[in-house]
Amino acid sequence: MAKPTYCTDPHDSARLIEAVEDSLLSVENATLIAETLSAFSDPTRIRVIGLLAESEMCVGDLCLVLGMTQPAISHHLRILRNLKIVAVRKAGRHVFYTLADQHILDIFNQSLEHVRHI
Amino acid sequence: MAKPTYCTDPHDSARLIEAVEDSLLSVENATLIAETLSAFSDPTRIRVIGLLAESEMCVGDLCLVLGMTQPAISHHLRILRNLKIVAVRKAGRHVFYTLADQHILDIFNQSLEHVRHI
DNA sequence: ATAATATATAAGCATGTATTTATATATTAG
DNA sequence: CTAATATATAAATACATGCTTATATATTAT
Repeated sequence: MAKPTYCTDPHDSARLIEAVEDSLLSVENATLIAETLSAFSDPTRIRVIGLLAESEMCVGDLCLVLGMTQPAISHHLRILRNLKIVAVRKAGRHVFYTLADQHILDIFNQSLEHVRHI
Repeated sequence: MAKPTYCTDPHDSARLIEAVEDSLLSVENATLIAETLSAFSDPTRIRVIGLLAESEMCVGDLCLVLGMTQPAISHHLRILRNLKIVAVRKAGRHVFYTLADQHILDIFNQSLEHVRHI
């Protein structure tokens, strides 16, 4: 196949690579970040996060408020748990969820701000 | 189908709905936020955003630095364009991309901070 | 005008994801 | 212990997404 020629002079590609060295994330780190942020890429999870931003809630109440089936909500809660987006507290047969930390709340709030200014 | 019974006493469901009223995002708004944040849910786009966080870059250089085909990069750039995550500047036959605004940079940086503390 | 370069778009395929239906586990009530 | 409740998991399906190959558009050079 023919070698494509891009913007940068081929002879300077080494210089380009060096120039962006510091800002180029590894595939591994980029994947970690992308996976974490994928928590925010679904409307249902955004609504769950929005609710948990205000108060702790149990699974059943989330189902009730969001008008969705229990397995659907549990599915999303598992994703959020695995990504350390939410924290869990068991109380009897109820399981209560909250946001895991301040960073999550910050990302969520900044997203709200962003879409408000689109 | 049998009506499921959840955490909240069924007679209090109205009260629950009222209590979360302010923190419950509409499906429309949640979808808008989720779509915007989906920009950050792919490793390649995270790497592109990371690069653009430091400096403006043209398509060809992004391909070169990321070691990916031009259509693959253009595909992601279109997604980022549609979501107003990046801004475009044409110069001759080159097209240069930058981050659209400060919110994007903030969300990106906070994500970096978050994964650093996982 | 013609050729070459830079980027964008389209179609196709392969993989990932959200939801449903069904079932399992765990906890409390009687 | 048995039944009911609350949540979790599994399998299946429908839909979305990323990348490739092929092609189109736009800009510059000759």
